Amino acid sequence: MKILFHPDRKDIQLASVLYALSDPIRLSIISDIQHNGEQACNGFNVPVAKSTLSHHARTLREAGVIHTRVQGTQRMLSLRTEDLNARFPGLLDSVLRAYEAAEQPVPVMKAEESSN
Amino acid sequence: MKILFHPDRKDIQLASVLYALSDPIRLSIISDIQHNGEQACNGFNVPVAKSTLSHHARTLREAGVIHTRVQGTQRMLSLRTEDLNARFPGLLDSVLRAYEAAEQPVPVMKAEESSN
DNA sequence: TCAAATGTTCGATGATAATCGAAATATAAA
DNA sequence: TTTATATTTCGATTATCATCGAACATTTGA
Repeated sequence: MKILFHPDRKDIQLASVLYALSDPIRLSIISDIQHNGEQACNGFNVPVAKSTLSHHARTLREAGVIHTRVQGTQRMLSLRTEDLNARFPGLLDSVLRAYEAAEQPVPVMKAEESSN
Repeated sequence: MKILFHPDRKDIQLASVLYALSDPIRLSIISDIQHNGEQACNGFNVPVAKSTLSHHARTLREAGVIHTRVQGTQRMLSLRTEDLNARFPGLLDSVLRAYEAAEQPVPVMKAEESSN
């Protein structure tokens, strides 16, 4: 089983985190995790192919925004809240709050359209 | 004289702002402005060609992060602090603080190397 | 052992971005 | 009016990214 790379707290880079958070799909993923706790990939309601979702999850993980835990066939994603707060105080909160406050919080998708 | 596009406060998008801030050069620009106030482009000590700096300034302006005021042959850049605070409370501060706290605040460049 | 469920990796594609130097533009200054 | 200053635009190059479907891998469950 592959070992998943997660940067150490001290190696988390501001620019990389901001980049990881600069995509609407990825913002919706972290917002979902914050609201509903640790989530498997198949729990996210995002309008992209699963390979694309996998790519976004990797981007967030390698930037240090999320942690991925393997559980059976699933990958459980959680926010690295403590690490991010320690490294960049207030950043994650302000981003999540800004995202919630925005007009269209989640890239919505009708259930019927969802097919992967 | 060209009119420079600046998005209205309400049209400033979170993802676009995060993207604009996800580049080390652009981070150093906004940090410089915060410390030293309104700056002309030629005041920034960044290791890129002037055409590239112009590109970064445009990216920041079009995302709504900075305001560009024409003064003679210069473009005076300032932070849209009020607009950003109103729209995304705490975001700009946390980013600037995180940038200051980071090990290598500014993409440094010895004076002798600077040549455009 | 076989099949289903869940993700990842691969290869391709189209889009966007960072970068440069050269040329163009606009203003100020001589 | 000519020249210098400050910056933008242009065209080209190279790199990265978001996306997809297909193939692959891993683990669980029948």
